[in-house]
Amino acid sequence: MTTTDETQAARPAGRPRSARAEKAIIDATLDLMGEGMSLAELSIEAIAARAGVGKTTIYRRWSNKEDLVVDALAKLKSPLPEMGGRSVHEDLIAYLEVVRRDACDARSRCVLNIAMNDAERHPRLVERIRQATIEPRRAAMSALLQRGVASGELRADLDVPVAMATLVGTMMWYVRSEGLDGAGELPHNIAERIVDQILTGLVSR
Amino acid sequence: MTTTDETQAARPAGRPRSARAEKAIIDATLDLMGEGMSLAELSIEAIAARAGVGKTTIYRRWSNKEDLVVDALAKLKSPLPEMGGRSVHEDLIAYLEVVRRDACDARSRCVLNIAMNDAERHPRLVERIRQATIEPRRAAMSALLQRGVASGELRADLDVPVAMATLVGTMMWYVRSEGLDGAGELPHNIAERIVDQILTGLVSR
DNA sequence: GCGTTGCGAAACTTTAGCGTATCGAAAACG
DNA sequence: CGTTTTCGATACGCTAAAGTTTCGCAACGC
Repeated sequence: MTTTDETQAARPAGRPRSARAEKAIIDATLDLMGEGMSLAELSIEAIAARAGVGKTTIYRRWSNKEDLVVDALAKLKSPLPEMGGRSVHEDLIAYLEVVRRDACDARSRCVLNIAMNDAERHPRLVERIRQATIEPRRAAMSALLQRGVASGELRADLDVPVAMATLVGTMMWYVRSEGLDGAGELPHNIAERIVDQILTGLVSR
Repeated sequence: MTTTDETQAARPAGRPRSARAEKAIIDATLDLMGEGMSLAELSIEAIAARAGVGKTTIYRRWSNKEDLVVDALAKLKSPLPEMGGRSVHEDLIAYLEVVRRDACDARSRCVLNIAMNDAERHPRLVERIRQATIEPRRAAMSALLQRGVASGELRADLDVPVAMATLVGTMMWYVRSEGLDGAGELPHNIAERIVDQILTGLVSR
């Protein structure tokens, strides 16, 4: 390839750093984490080998493993679903559909893996992840449910924290238990079915 | 202590193996896994240190780490909740209460941790765990829901797999997100609140 | 008491990863 | 061109842990 240039802001002499190599390193990091490696198991050598890159190229950019992981996770911008739907019902389906896709995607899964598994060993890193990724989603979901309560679409005495756990937890658990692996064989309308049944309730009437 | 005997089936010469040491090893293994260690991170040396035992004593009994973990998990007999309640509603609360307690207990948590995290690396081990621990619970829950459908307590068109994921997934997710650590600060009646809201549904009527 | 086997502690060897340094080649600049 | 910097590759010394062996002592049957 002939494209190896990067920025043209300043003009440092010499050969510019390869953006290709940088992307390969980030990708390899996310791939390995997505395959279930914890932060402790993740090794710079494995990343370098996976990326087809010398270790020097990694250490020239990041001084240690944690910095690299922070940057890699930052590249994983998971777009919040747009919630401009007509009804809360439809917005919930759209939201859960994003949850389903993330839960099936190895790349996205590693965020939760780290947040759940490495909380005690890397509290600062986990806190950064929580603030950047998890909290906005929780806030969006909470706002959506409260919108439903205000509009009368949802019951007035709704227990919002429990309802959030119900909606998200159902999808997460369902994917884990039924849709075995990345190549999911889930029903295509699973988000709709989950939302319908949760909103309606399980009891006969 | 004076009790160091084990079995009296055969009669191998020499000093008998200490049952106390064996139990200490198993306990240390379960404790460390309960603290969040994955199979890969778990080290024989850490187990020996925690158990107050020489590494020799471990290697004399188990030839490798996986064998030890299999034996340790086998010792974790998780009693299924008795479901002799009057209503499906009450049985569901009893069931979810057990789920809550297990989710908060470090010992029980490690079963799920391994089942979820090490599925790709140790498929045989995970499959054994699934058959021995997870599958009976799934079957019990499925039977309970179907009983509810048959009795008319639950809607006739109930999507049982989704309903199972809803009930269990809600509790698991709620504990993970709210009841931060082992020393939970969850509301005492959380199982009841979850079941009530799920059975009734979220919509206003 | 004697032989046998288990015990915990410690020393040993091997393996794996870290972080650094060095190498020739390559890619930019003047 | 020559200079500068990065590239991938490889080698190095270092540390931590794995797994094995050794050792002196303890607990059993005979």
